[in-house]
Amino acid sequence: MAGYISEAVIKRLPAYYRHLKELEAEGVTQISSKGLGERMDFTASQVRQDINCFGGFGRQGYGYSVSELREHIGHIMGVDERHRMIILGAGNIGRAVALADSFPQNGFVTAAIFDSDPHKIGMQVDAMAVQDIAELKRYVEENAVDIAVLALPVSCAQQLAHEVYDYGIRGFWNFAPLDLKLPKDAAVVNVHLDEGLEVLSFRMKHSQP
Amino acid sequence: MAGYISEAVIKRLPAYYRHLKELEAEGVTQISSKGLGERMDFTASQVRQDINCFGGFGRQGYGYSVSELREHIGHIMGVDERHRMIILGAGNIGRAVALADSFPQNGFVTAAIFDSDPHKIGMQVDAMAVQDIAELKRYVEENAVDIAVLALPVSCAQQLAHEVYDYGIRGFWNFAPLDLKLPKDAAVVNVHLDEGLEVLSFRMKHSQP
DNA sequence: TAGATTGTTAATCGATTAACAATC
DNA sequence: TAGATTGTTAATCGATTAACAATC
Repeated sequence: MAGYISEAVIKRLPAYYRHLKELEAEGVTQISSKGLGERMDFTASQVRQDINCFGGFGRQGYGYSVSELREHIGHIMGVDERHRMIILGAGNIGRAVALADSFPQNGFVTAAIFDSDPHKIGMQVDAMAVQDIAELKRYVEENAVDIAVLALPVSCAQQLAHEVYDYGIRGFWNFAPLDLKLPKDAAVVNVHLDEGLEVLSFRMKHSQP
Repeated sequence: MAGYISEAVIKRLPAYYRHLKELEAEGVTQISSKGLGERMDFTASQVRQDINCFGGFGRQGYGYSVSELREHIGHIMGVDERHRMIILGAGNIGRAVALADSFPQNGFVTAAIFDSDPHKIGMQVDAMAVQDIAELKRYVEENAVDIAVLALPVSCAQQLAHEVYDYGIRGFWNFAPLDLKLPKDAAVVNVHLDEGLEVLSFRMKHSQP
């Protein structure tokens, strides 16, 4: 049993969570580090090390309870709590995030969507109307918001991120192709879709046929 | 000068490429490992090690030519070539990818979009009409396609990926929440958006204010 | 009990950082 | 030339894997 969870482990937690959910759905109630490792392409040793970062509750000779482990990891990640998001930018990506079912299914609910383009303001996206970004400050002050989704051009993403940081938001899911610079009590996840394609291109070019 | 490029370096290449493009746009023609490192939050030592994986062409006492380095990294990643993509699934994500400007700007062009839902077939997305997935085989045989973008439900992503693999496609950009299993000459990049949100949730929960 | 499997410590492997001679 | 900065080797750090006593 240990305290510190390394960045490498943090990035694996969602995969554990996903596989454990799948196992639950398949009716599997118990699994060993060996079994889970085979399923996830990890060594049994790594599975045990990872799980022991946040408390040992396997049983020797038996393994782990699937539901117990799933619940525990979900709790560590905070996905047992509800998160409220606002989307900044009603372009293709902003709208796709607003319309996706999977995020609210996992507790990440879109509360509002904003844009500065007069052509987009008032547009209906799901059950929401796109609001004028000028209303942003008022909205955040009047409503509980956890996460800002930045679906904006590079040119304004950094500035707007700082603005909503000043309004008190501390979670940032950034789709603009830059690395946000924010005070260190802000949590940021950058999603660089373009970079993923570039990595794919590299792998295609360098894979031996 | 060395041959092998580790996974860790590969994942950093797009960031180098992005920063070098920015520097070029700013009119900077020369930069040292120290300067580039500061800009990217890397140590100068790491920058030099990374760049030396694929051939040393800095100059002592001077640094690196921004445009030469950018071009070279672009070539290594293969983004100086054009890629043709087909999108499988015309839901929110599939359409957002089809409509985005940034991918074609980087040489990744969407050639066609497919779905099996009769309500979606024929629908106009950008300049393309959504085609019946039954036409997929014929289409791939008649057109040069590099990359399949999987914007499908989990339930059919794996099966369809294998199908297009059999048609000869070797690049897969997967948005479905599963890890594709394909023969090892296939190049796969998984984009697990849900997992990014879960990591964000973790960081928000565990950041010290 | 015997077999299975954990939690944990030790060994290995790989990636990052530091150091410095070579040289522009 | 003197100063700056590379390419590269060596040192450090962290993450993964192996091993095994404890125990269900």
